Amino acid sequence: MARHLITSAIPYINGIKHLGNLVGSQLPADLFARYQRGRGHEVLFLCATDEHGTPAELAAAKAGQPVADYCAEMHAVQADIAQGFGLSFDHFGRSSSPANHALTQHFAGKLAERDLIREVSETQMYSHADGRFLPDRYIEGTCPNCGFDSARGDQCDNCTKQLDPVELINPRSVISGSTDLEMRATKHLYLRQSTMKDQLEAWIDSKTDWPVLTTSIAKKWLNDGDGLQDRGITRDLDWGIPVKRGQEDWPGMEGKVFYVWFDAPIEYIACAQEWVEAGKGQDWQRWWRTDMGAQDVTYTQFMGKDNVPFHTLSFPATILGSGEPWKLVDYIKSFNYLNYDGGQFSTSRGRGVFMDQALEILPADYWRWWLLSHAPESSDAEFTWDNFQASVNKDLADVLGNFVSRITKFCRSKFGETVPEGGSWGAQEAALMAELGQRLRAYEGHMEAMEVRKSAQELRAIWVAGNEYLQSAAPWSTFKENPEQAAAQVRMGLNLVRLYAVLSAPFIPFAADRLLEAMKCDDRSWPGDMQTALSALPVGHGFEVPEVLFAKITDEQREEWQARFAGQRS
RNA sequence: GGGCCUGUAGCUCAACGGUUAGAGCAGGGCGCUCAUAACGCCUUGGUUGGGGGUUCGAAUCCCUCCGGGCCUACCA
Repeated sequence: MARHLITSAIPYINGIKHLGNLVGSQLPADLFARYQRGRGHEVLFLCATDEHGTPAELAAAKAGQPVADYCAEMHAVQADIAQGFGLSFDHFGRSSSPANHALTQHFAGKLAERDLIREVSETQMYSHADGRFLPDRYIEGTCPNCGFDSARGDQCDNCTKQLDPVELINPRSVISGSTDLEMRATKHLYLRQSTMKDQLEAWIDSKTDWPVLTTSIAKKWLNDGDGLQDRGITRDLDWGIPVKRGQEDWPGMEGKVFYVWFDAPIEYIACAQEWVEAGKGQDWQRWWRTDMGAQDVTYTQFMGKDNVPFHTLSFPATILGSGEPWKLVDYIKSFNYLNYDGGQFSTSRGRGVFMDQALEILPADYWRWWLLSHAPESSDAEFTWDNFQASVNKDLADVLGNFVSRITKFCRSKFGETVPEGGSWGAQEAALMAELGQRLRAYEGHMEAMEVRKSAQELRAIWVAGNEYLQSAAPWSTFKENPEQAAAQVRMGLNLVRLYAVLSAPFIPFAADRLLEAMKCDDRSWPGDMQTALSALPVGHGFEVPEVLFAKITDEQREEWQARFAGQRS
C-alpha cells in the first residue's frame, strides 16, 4: 500500500472563490485523492485557508469586523462550500493557526541559524490617514511616463511601464484616497534564495516528468535577469505571524509579521498538526519528517500557474534551507486559467460563477464533471453555458444516467427489483469484459499520471460501452424467446451500474453514492478481475430503481443563468 | 521590452519525427423501442494560423510573420 500526501494550494480568505480557482487546485487534488483512496492507498489530503496579508485586513475593515473574526467566519464559509463540492480534505486548516505560528517562527529561526536570512533597510510608502505602510499596488497616481491618472505604484496599466511608487505624480492611497503619504524607513528580513540557486536548479532539473508549465516557470525565475533574487519575507502589518527566531524575539523586528507567502506553504505542514489536534489522526511527523516515517511518502501538490514560483522555489528554499529532514514535494501539477465566456472571471465585477452560486443552481457533480473534463491543462480553457449544458446533458444525463435508468427499469418490469437468476454469459459478455479491462487500465494510467481530461474521456468511454452492450445484447428482444438469457444480460447490466459507481466516484462522488445506495451495495472495492468485479451483485440481490440521476439543463435555465452571471453580482 | 505557453473539423480537444491527422459534441442517414425524445450503427467535415527551411518522411524540429494567453519578483 502506497502512501500519498496531497495538498491543494490554499485559497485566500477574502471571499468566495470562483470556478476557475476551484478547477485550478482543489478539485483536481480531490480527484487524485479520491482515486488513490479508491485504489486502497493511504492518503492524507490537506487544504486550508490563507489568511494573512493586506487584502484580508482590508476585507475585514470593509465588513466592519476585527480581522480575526472576519477570517474565522470566512473560514467556516469556505469550509462549508468545500464540503458542498465534496472536497474530501482530511483536514481544512487555517494558516493563522497556533501550529502555523510556531512552525513558521521555527523555520525562520533555523534559516537564520544557517545564515540564510539577511536584514535589509529600505524605505516604503507610509499613509498617515490609513496608519499603515502601503504595498506598491495600493498606491495610485499619475504615470510619469504616459500621464495616465490611475497608474499603480508597481506598474502603469495604461502604458505597462514598471514603476516605483515614488515616481508617481500626486500619489494617493487606494484604500482611503489620502495624499498624506511619506517615504518612511523600515527594515525587513530577506530569504537568501540566491545562495541556493544551484541547489534548487539541480533539484528542478531532476524532475523530468513534471508538467512543462511547472518547470518552465521555475526556470524562468531561476535564470531571468540576474538569476534568483532574495525575497523579503516580512511585512509591516498587524495581522500575521509575529517575526521571531524560533521562540526568541527578533531585535529590530518588533511589530512586524512574516509575509504571507512565507507562512502560507508552511501551513501545509502545520495543517497536518491541526489534523492531529482535531483528533482525526495520530502522527503527523509520519507524513512530513523523512526521519520519522515519511521516507515512503509520495507528495503531490496541485495549484494554478500563479502559485508555481512559490512552490518550486521559495518553499523548497525554506525546506532545504532549514537543514532538517522535511519531506520535499515529489510532483507539482499545475493548471492554466479558466476563463468565463470570452473574458476573465472577475471577483470585483461579479463576472462568472462563484462556488456558492454554483451549488445554489445545480448539484456539485455537474460542476465537478464539467470542470474536470475541461480542466485547463495544456492552455487556458473557457467556460461557456452552451458548452456546459451540452456536455453535462450528453455525458451525465444521456450516457450515464440513462444507462442506469434503462437497465434498472427494464429489470423491474420483467424480473422485479432483484438481480435475476438463470442463463449464462457468453462471447458477447467476454468481449465486453475484455474491452472494459483494457479501458480500465487506460483510465488507471491517466489517473496515475494526473491527466485529468484524458481520465474523464476514458471514463466516459467506459460508460458508453455499457450502452453498446445493451444495444447489441438487446435483452428486450432476447426476453421474448429466451428469458433465461435475458436474465443473464440484465445481471451484467446491473453489475455494470455498480462498477460505474466505483469507477466514477472520484469524478462524481455524490452520484456514485446514490447509485450504490440504489443497488443496495457497499462494495466499493476497485475492480481487479472483471469477472469478479461484475459478479459483486449476486443472483437474488435486491435493488431499487433510482430517481433520475441527472436532470437535464433546459434551454430556459441556460439562458437565465447566462444573463444572471454576466456581471454585477447581487 | 523580455520569457514561456498556445493556434489542428462548425465547437471542445487528441495525435513518442513514421501508414490514409483522430475522438466527443454539433450536422446528415439508418436502426432500436429497455430508457431521461434517451441508446446504437454508418456518415459529411481539416492545405494542422501564413510563409520559408531541415529530413527519406513534419501537426510535431528550425527561422520568420500573424493571432490568443500568461508571467515579469510589494496582490495573493
